[in-house]
Amino acid sequence: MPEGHSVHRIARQFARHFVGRTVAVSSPQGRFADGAALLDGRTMTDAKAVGKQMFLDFEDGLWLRVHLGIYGAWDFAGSLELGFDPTTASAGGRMGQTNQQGTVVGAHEDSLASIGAPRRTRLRMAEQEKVVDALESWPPEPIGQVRVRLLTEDAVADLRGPTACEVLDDAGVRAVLDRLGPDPQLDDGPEAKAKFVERLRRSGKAVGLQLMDQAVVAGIGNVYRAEILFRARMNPHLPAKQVTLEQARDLWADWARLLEIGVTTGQMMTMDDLADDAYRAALANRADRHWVYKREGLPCRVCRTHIVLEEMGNRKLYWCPRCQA
DNA sequence: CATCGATGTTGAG
DNA sequence: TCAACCTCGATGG
Repeated sequence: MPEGHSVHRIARQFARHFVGRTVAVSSPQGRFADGAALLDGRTMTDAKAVGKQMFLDFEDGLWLRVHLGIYGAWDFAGSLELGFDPTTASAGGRMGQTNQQGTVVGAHEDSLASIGAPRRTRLRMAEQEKVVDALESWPPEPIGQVRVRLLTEDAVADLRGPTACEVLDDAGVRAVLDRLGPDPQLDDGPEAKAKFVERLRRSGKAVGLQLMDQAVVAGIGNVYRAEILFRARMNPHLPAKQVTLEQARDLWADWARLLEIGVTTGQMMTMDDLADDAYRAALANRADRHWVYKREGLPCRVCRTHIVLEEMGNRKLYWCPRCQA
């Protein structure tokens, strides 16, 4: 499932292709029929992400709140000429290559670029983004269990499998936001940093649990947790109140950096400090993208000690018992 | 083809 | 604390 970076990228797609437009809202699956009727025919006025939550603002103070949970996803389809292209903004000049269909794909398996591609395209935005169909009728038939379809004249977004999908008023949105910690994509200034540092360190719980608590910091998930802790050479079991001020500030800065890379590239690249050729190889090969995540039993990339897998907070935790002693 | 597991949260007990 | 949610790629037979 997407961590914070994916949700920001999805919100960006809505901002680009839906905000300012009248939207036909439906629930092909039927489970969101009432909510769809409330929103149908209104203009979308804003789209924003906070951590893993997304909020789409419609006329008259109505919001659609979506959380993808563990297997939710948005499928976008529309005209490529409108710029459905999550990789054009990617950094480092890592351009795409043309595949056998003439569709342009990125330097890795799950991205899309727009050069010379067919007129219509579709892409999935969850943990992966990729071409599903090159050409099809318009609008396309919903595939599978589509909870919500948002349709404009030239773009469509289908939502399936979300944990949360509901219509809220301003107060409802505020109530959700009040439960969330800071998100460095929204504010990476001193105030947000101080809030993170204070909330992280006020608990005696393990720092590995605190980083996953969305009230401490919004947007970190299981991959980024493991990687951030390794990058800090910090033991996941360290009680959060024993994390020094400087360490806590560094954790925040590193998360802000990794999140920015994720939002820009669409990749959970957590080994950004590699040389350029090694970086390219890491991007190309999913298994080589992380320091510890999903590397249990494999030698640590730094000290060759076997990476450990254990449960923490009902999730798999990966770490190096030597580097993170 | 069947089964498993996942980048997550909620709410029952 | 743990099952439910309800999707789909990866894995195994």
